[in-house]
Amino acid sequence: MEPMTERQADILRFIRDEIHSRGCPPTVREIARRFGFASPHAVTEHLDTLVRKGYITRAGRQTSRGIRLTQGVPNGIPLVGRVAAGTPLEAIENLEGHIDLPDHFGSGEIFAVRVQGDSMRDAGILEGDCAIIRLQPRIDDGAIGVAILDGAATVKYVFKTHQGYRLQPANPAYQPIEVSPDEHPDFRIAGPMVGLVRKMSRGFGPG
Amino acid sequence: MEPMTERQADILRFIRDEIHSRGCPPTVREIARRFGFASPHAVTEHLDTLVRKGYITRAGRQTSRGIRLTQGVPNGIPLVGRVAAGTPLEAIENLEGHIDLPDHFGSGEIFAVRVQGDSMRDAGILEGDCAIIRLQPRIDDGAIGVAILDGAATVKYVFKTHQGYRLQPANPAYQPIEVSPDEHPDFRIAGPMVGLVRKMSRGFGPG
DNA sequence: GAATAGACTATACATTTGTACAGGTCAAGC
DNA sequence: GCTTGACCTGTACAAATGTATAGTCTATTC
Repeated sequence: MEPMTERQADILRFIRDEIHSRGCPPTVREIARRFGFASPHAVTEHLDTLVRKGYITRAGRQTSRGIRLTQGVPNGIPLVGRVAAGTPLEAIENLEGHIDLPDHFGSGEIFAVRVQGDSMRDAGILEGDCAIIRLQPRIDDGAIGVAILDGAATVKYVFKTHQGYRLQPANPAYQPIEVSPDEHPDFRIAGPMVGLVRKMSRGFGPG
Repeated sequence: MEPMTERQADILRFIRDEIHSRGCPPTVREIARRFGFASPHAVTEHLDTLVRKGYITRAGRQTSRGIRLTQGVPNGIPLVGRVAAGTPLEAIENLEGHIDLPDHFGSGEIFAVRVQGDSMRDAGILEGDCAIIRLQPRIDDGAIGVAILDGAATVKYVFKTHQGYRLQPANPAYQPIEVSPDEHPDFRIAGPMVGLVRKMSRGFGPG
């Protein structure tokens, strides 16, 4: 697909945000207001360009709020791959994409992590699952949560110890991990796991 | 909430459908066209009533496509509780509600079943999970699927046998179920399980 | 029998909205 | 210097849109 300019990307982003937050694409003049344009024609030109480049379509001539996104609406929450050590969670190293899951898992900042390995197998959390996380540092003792350890997001039972934390797997083949602030200065609790989404393909045969 | 009349329910349903299919609520005149009204005012009255009864809100005076649903949009797929024996799946006995999951799990008719019991524990399918099913009679041998047995939907590994089917749990505490068409005339394959959605609350401590 | 509420027609009007025409600026490329 | 494309202003206009007023018909309720 033909690349956008920075300005065009801004406008596309605004349209996308409006669709998510208001449930309806904005009007031409709403876009103009947002960007401080004195004339709606500036928007029309950008929309024409975005149509030509294939990012949006229009639903008929003179149809109000007729902007439609061509690509699947990343309606949902960011799907995080790896988390850069020592950085706030916004600075995510590789964002795998988006997972489409509108407000099912309560309010607050929600994101998803793809589960690697089978260390939480006995808690019904399998490799490839998307763990849904609410971004919040507090977590109930013994609840399943996501912690950032050495730049990787790990799903474990999280227990508070007098030293720091114990990350307990749900698979006897794995050992619990004791975490102390001294040894792991980058360690952080991302938040409790509030849900799980699994997308199955073939090959899920009995063990 | 104050009950609707049949007509009002029709209109609310149309608004909901439009939001789902077009991603945007209809205009007053689009509703009038759909119901064959000669005057847009007929719609305005119905909308006023729906606002008064609390089913919708309006986004400002003179805002095009400003109808907003107050209740969470049942955007997704039906969540089936119990399935009546010997009936097509549309005739579901108790429909628990809707699960909000836009087209993640491929095309086709999709529905969800709440998992009861822990017979599929070792496949990472726990009690209370929502199993996402694609409605289709064919299923790969040994794949996880949902079968209708004695009016209840059960999630199991499904194997074809020369007699009929074997429903294999993923928990050694349970015995496989042999199904023959003679003994279980109502037996049906609903379809393969294509996904899973879990919504967690507190109390998911280690086993 | 009068009153009320739901449902709808007919017409009208101001606002909103998409679009068009005629320009202007500014940086990049030839 | 000239052209091109991205970007924006200013004005205008017709179509679309939400809303209002006035009235009709019907069934139900008091």
